[in-house]
Amino acid sequence: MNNSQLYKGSLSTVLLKLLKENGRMYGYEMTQKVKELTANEVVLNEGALYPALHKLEAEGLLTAEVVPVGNRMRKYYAITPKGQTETESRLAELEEFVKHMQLLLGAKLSLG
Amino acid sequence: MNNSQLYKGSLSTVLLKLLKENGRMYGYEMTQKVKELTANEVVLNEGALYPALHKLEAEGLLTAEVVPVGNRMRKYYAITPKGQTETESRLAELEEFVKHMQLLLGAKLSLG
DNA sequence: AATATATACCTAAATAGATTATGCATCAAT
DNA sequence: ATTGATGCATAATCTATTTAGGTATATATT
Repeated sequence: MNNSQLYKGSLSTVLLKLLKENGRMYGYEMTQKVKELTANEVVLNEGALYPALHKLEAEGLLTAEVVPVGNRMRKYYAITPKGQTETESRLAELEEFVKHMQLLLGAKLSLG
Repeated sequence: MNNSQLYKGSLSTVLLKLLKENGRMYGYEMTQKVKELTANEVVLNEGALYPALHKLEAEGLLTAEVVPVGNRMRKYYAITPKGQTETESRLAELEEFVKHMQLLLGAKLSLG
């Protein structure tokens, strides 16, 4: 993500949520989806994206499947059962973060 | 902050906001205030706090004044005019973050 | 008297999560 | 032929934080 648009630590939660919603996606597709959803305001940085995906895979939260499309390779990611649990957990953590911010910054932010 | 309770990058915004609300505070006081506001859920880590305060001072956003209280020293911090502008800017940035999260995670989070 | 807890500041080393800058390769369009 | 989009990746650097320590005074407990 560029320019501190998203706070550090939120990337993996975003990726898990994207995969939860879309079933299976490849990296480049995620960058486009994020752009689309945020009206080009958030740009997923590849140097952050790919290491993050690899880490989630290493943690057993995602599986990867390389699929040839034409002469190109796409690496599709999908959430594992363990990943599903973790997705809920990280989303809850993010809600906690917003709750804490609300408390610290004075009711300016709230859960919807 | 311990245990990823707050996302990285939010600390300085929290400190600026605390000082904005309270006029002038010293480091230890901030740790207690954060605990108090969050019902002991967020603990300000001193190893993060003091370097963050020093950085804000170096950036010209805070001034520091050492005051003896009994035999102890307290270092009171206050926001500079430049710091006031920056506080508003960082609070706005945090709102942007929440807005982006709302877009990416699906209307679960919202501005209040 | 000794010990623990609270107050009050600090820094150094390691870790983690990003950014920046590359590299490689295919494909479509000018 | 060269640019821009697609698609993956890593290495170097940056920066904020965590972890783990250090120093010292004050108060409460054993």
